[in-house]
Amino acid sequence: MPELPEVETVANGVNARVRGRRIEQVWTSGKPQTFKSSPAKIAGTLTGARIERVRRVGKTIVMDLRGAEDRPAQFLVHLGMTGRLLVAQPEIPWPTHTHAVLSLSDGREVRFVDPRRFGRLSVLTGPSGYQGPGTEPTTVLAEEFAQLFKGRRLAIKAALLNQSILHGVGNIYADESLFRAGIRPRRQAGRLSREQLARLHAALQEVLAEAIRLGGSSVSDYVDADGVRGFFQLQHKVYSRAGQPCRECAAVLKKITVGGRTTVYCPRCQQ
DNA sequence: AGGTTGACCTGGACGC
DNA sequence: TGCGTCCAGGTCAACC
Repeated sequence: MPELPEVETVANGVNARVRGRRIEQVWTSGKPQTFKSSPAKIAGTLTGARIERVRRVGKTIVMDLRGAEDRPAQFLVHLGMTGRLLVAQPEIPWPTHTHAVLSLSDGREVRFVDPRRFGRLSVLTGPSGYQGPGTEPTTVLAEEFAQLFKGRRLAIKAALLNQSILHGVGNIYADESLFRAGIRPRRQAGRLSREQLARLHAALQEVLAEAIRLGGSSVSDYVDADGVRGFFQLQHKVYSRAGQPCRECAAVLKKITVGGRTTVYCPRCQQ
């Protein structure tokens, strides 16, 4: 479900609602795969801690915590494909596939819900905070962006999806930014011209900024911290539009597989 | 080492 | 209505 704009929307929403609260109680389900750190360690680290801030790093939601004796810690939430992080009043029943619930000092609950269980929860203790695996796409400068792909033989679409190169971009925004930049998804990353890389850099940052502004893309079940859907899906030019006419040139959009992922592009606009 | 593929899950959409 | 098949926003381990 969630790529950078969706994760950012959720993180900002949760931040506005829980910042400064204390976590009084932690409940975890018995689904081991959801927990990258043991449920006991997560509960131990979170219980009694104060939430300083909630933010996004790559596709991960980072909850900065202050524990006993002012010890810093972080709660990391990766939503996977279908994860949701919701803030709700305790009297509202837990949705099915609820895997963790943090009860806060103001009575509300932070709930992690994830039907498909590709999401992951973990905690980080100690001085070094979570940095993420790759470069942040919303702020990277054009020059450094171009450097990231130098000598790479993989397809540019696959490179955009590789989180250790750039973190935060997923299938929707990879296809949408390649369309806006007029680049074929299978082009080798290391063989793009300076000009193409400059266009891709600009296109990616535009697409991400616009999507964040519209609260992300709700393709099936994505919702923000209040359960509200985003609107960027209405702006999609190619994603999920295979066989339909290009909105710019009316050519029929093509569907291929790149890097194991369904990819849609315009054979006329993307040369 | 870099690049590719399949496995991990559930549920919704679609065809018969 | 019901059953089977296919597909999905993401990673990661195992392979070449």
